[in-house]
Amino acid sequence: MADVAEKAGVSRALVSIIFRNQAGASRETRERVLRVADEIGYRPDSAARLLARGRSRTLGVMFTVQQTFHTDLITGIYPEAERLGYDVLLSGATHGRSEAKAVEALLSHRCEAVILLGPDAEPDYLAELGQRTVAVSISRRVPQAHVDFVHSAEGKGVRQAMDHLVELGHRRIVHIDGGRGPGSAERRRAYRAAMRRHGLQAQARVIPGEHTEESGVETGRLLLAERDSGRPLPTAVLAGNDRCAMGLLMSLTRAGVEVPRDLSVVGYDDSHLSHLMPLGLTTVRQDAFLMAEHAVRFAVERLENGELPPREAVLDPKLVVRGTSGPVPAEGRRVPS
Amino acid sequence: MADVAEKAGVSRALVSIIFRNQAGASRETRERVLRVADEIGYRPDSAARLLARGRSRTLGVMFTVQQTFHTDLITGIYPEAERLGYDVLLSGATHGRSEAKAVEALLSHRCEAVILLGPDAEPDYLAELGQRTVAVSISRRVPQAHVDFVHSAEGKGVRQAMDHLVELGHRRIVHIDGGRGPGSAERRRAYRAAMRRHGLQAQARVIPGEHTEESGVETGRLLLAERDSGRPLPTAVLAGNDRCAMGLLMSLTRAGVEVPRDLSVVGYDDSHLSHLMPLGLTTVRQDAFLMAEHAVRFAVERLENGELPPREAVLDPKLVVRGTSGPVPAEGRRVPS
DNA sequence: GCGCTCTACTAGCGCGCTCTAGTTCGAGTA
DNA sequence: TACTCGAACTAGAGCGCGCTAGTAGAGCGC
Repeated sequence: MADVAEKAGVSRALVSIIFRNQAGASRETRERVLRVADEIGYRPDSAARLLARGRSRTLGVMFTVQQTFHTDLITGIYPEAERLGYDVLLSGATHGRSEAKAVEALLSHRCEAVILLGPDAEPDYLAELGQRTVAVSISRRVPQAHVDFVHSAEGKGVRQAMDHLVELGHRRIVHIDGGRGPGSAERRRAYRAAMRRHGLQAQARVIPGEHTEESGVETGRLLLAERDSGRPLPTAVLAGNDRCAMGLLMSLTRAGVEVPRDLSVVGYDDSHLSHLMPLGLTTVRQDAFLMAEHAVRFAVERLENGELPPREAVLDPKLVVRGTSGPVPAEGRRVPS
Repeated sequence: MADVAEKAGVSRALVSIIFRNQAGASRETRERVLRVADEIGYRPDSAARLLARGRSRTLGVMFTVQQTFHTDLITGIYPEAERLGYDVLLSGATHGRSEAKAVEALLSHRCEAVILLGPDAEPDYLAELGQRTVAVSISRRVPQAHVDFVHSAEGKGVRQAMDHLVELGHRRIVHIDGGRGPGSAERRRAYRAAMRRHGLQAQARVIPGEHTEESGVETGRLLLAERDSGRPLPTAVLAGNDRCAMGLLMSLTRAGVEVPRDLSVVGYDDSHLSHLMPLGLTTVRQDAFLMAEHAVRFAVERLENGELPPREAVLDPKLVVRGTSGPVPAEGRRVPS
């Protein structure tokens, strides 16, 4: 910076002004300084900048490396953050790297706020985090804590999916849940409520699962094994999320079950996987882009407005009917083995 | 820091020593200072630390948000970097965010080196990047540039896959390539060479594709359409990568083509998707963990040893035979429509 | 008693920037 | 002419650390 200033014949302060795009420099000087900087290859050092101005204008994002829905969210976070003048740093949780570790990395890099994508850490830890810094959680509520919360109205989404299936004539509708996954509890509850509302409580069945393809594959195996020992397949499955639905589809299709002729499958998320199948996956769309926007805005507003009470954004999900859901199979129709 | 020093009755320098885990403080003082720091909630500010010591000990990783293989690589980068005492910052390229932008973000956050996962940017840009900083590229060679390179021996992998298929009796083996994707050119070349070596050059066919599920789905559609107009299906397909193989499988399976009875499919990468299918995807394993380790080591060695010539690590891929490859269908067998 | 070494600690500069409180200068105003 | 004012620019403190060069004091041998 000093070099640039000297070579351009101005003070360091002016160089600083120019690089911060602030008023107070004439057009010619501005151009000259920028040209010199370019020649020298000078780029402002963000560490020093950050130290000097006391603010980093950086948002940290903690995500789980393999979750496709998270990558959809990230895609939405970048542009909104940029629009508001913030940088984004990513830190991934993996098998060997806990969420807490990922978050600490963000904080020690001076992120002013952290956005947690479907966090799975201890509520106590999250609550403490909310005290320590500005935190926004997507998909998982952190009760009683100073953490903003963005999610979609799981209940509404599930209800739409269930109404759709029932309308198609389905009665034996099974739900694979998402275990401790974000949103799972609400989805499970909404599934049960929907079955009750349609007078199907006797047939309600929740199969424990996870938000992974593996879980879908396993459930497929389970259902097939049950069929082979006499218990009929359900006619429709509401999966915990798209990944689970995909696993299930792979597993059933391979075994000769035709979707949606023999069985309907509905996912959740509308992650980019959903478009994949030739028929497309019927799924409940969570608008990742919109959720990302809200999360970024919550973080920034809290940073810039100081004390605000914890807030919550609830987005309406929307059923997207594609090819994996269809009318219930005719009674007594033989399912190919 | 000053607060901690005062409250513990020592100098700031000593607090610094203690937090850097350096020798030169007595056990009691150390404990007292740490206790005080904990009470106050002091954590060293990495911006200032970084500014003061001139080194950030941080590696930047540029990746493409939706690439599953990249997430496998990231999973391997974290532990190795930690082992060597480096922090890791992630920056994703998305549709709206170019690789260059992602890299700039890393550099302005003072990453000392960047690891590029399958970069797709202009060679000129990458070469310039190699001049400007320490850069390691995984999967894509940057010719003539000061960029280290980690990849697997694509040729060997493809050869193993082809030998496997030929041994199973396959002759009509088609390759879906990966377009400009990393490694694609080598794989394409190796496919052609293998066909030639087995005397099958007349039957060689490369279908242009990409490293995405969509591309696999599309190719499936293409092959089915061809079949319907009289051209027989190939008996085996070597896909550009696992994602492409998955798309292909979805598309074909849905149309009643049974894998591997009617058609064998081999992927490339052995990304975590490969285990998904009930039968498992036969694929060429690129050891993501090992590749990640090498990349991190390259970066760190270059940082700590100063001038080194550009280096290259070639890892041996390994064919993993799972369920999607099998003997060639009996001649004249009717493929179910 | 002296010098020596070793451990435990400290003073204070400098990292590269931002920001406040200026200064300078030319044009406009009474 | 004397002034005000705004645009263009500058000096220099300070952000929170790390690090070098140093000091104080205890222990030791002679």
